[in-house]
Amino acid sequence: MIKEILYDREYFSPLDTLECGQIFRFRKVENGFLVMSDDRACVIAENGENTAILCNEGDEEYFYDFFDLKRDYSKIYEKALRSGNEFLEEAARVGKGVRILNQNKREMMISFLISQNNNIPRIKKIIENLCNALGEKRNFMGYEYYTFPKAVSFFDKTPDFYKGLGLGYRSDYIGNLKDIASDDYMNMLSDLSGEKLKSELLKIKGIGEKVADCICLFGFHKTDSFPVDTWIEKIYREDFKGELKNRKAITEYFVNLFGENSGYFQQYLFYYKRSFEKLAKK
DNA sequence: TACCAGGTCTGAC
DNA sequence: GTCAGACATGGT
Repeated sequence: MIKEILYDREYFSPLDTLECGQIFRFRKVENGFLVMSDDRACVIAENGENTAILCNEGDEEYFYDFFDLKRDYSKIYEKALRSGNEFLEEAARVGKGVRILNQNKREMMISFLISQNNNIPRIKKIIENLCNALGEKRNFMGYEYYTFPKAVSFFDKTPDFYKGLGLGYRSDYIGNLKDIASDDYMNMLSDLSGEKLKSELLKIKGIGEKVADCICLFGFHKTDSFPVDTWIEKIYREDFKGELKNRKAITEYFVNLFGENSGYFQQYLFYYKRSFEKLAKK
């Protein structure tokens, strides 16, 4: 039985929410997008004044939470518009339909470990390879997909296995992660405050400042996180006329500026800059 | 062809 | 503590 959730589209655009760089498992289908999370899938599409979520009966609550539908984004948007920074204001207008998803924690940890020094199309492909190899084959509304692998699926794999999937030098990091991405470990992380969570993540080989910020923001919804990658560094330099070189210092600069809204604003900025550059190349 | 991508680790200073 | 160089691989 397929269920439908309707939600006002003003602050929930399928395209903005999926293309802003926070999620790697989705694909265009007829009339909308197939979105995968952990072992589930749904289809989201624009439907008049609403965005419609189609999911299996029993998954309604999961996806209601996944798309962060309990939160009032008008307040976040209004704050961005009143920030006094023209670039952010324009970015917010363009990305008005962005929401920060509540994604599976293990999936985020592994996905962003793969993301380092890599581009989004290839990150998507590697994660798809990983799911095809270790996940379970499923079907939703006639669309075939693979679930994100369970922790136990990683336990007996060697770095060579991951190299075969295209992970390159990151294979050693995933190999190192196999014991600690267990359910117990992830539950332990869930109980930590933002600061302690980040310092715990930084103990893991392959996770540095930026990836830790991404996991905090996209896996644990710590919205006082502000990941700084090559794009954000470029925005900082070109659009905020900043002079700091050190990425950690740039993160601190933005968190001081935006506080609890750092993560939301970061997504507006990232999405806007990348869309702009894509258009410029065409 | 070279440079770049949602960076991090290592060893030298 | 800071910094250059290495690191796999495919997109553009």
